[in-house]
Amino acid sequence: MDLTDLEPVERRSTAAIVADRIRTAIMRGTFPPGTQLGEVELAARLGVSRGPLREAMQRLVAEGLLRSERHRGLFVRDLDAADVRDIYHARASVERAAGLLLLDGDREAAADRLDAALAVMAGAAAAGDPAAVADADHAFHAEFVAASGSPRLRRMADGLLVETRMCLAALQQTAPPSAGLLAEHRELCEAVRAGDRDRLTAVLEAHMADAVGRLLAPSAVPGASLPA
Amino acid sequence: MDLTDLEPVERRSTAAIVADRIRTAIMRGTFPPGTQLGEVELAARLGVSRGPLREAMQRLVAEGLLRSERHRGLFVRDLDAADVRDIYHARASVERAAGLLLLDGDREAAADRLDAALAVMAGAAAAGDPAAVADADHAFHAEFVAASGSPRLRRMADGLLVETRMCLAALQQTAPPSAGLLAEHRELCEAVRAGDRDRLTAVLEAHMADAVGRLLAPSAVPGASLPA
DNA sequence: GAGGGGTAGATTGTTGACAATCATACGAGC
DNA sequence: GCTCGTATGATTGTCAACAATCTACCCCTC
Repeated sequence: MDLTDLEPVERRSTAAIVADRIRTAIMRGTFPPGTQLGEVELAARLGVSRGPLREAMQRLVAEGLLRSERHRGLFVRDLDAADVRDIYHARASVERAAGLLLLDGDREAAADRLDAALAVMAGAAAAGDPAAVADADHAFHAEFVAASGSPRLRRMADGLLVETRMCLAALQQTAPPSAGLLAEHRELCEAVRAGDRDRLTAVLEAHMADAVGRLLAPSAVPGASLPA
Repeated sequence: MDLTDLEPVERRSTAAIVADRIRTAIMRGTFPPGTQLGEVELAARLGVSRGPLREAMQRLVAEGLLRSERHRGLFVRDLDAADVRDIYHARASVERAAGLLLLDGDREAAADRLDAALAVMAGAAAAGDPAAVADADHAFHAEFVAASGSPRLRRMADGLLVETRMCLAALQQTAPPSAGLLAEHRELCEAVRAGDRDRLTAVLEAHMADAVGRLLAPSAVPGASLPA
């Protein structure tokens, strides 16, 4: 009997579960930026009392997803153009660090993991499912940083990826054109496998800059805009 | 009348205030890693009910300072040698990104702000106050990242700095030898003023590597050690 | 008609009590 | 003597009620 497979039973707190639900909803654009989250209604909808719900909210406040105004309520943090730039810049820094760590570790294993994520993305793109492509994009970058083995880089990246999804949702751009996107990710993967440091950082930087450009360019989607 | 000086009144939530208090206590080593934080006692000591206290705890859990075990309690997260390396590596990445941003901005203004922090550190070193030196060190790096103008880098750096203090407290090394420390910070400041990119990143990297080496070297302080 | 003051409704903040779960100590059985 | 089962005390998880505050509306005054 292999004891290494025996993971401790998952006993997460109710607050953690509730936080996950709300985080996902914010990410998917169910609660657009600026929305006030009423406690009683949310608690009723989630089937919990206001106590655990408030605990979950505090978690999301700490993550920077919610903004708390005393005696007034909790609001989904609104993002402007400067935030979009800041998010992608921070992501570039974190993923660069993770990428360099990747090069020092087991490159082949990491590249294989990334290939798997890439396959999912390719499948979603082929199926023409924009939401699935966005999910795969998210998963790829999460995997990229996770493979570095740094818990803190992972934590920071996860937070930034959630904010990224918020931006996409706010702009109704669930997925950028998947043709170039797929190629950029594939290149990232190849750079890891090849152990090419300069290429990796360059591609990463370009990937982020491209994304910012796409998001901040005057969108053709009506009603999809960011303040200032 | 200058309206720019009129900041909105500070009306932070009770949970935020409580979280600050506990965070500081953890940082200072009042609650060593592994300590269980009983809710009733803490609430009584802080003069609040268990509700707001639990909200504050969730915040600290989200920040990664506390570890929550369902129906068992909240514990101060314990750090091992791998964590120390991870913390400083993540700090190096974040501060590098902030530093590069600094070079593109108003270098002179940033250098002036850093000089002020440096002066405080020099004063503390001259007074032979190890705790004050540690505070000044913390403040310098916080200022360094804050001056970059990136809210997300700032948030991440603040979290990492708190963890840094946890390490120092756990090792009873409130302050490393202040002679070399002061010089390293001064060099960082000068690199910013000069706009020397390569020097800045090199010094930063060395500064972090030095710190890890100091912390993980077999300490002469009895009873001050980290697991595995 | 514009501005100030007051009131009513709704929402958040806080509290104390109750239920569920866990850790420890004790005793029975093998 | 060791192990298993049980009871007890303490701690956490959850809830519903109360208090404080804010927003919006109406009315009065100038």
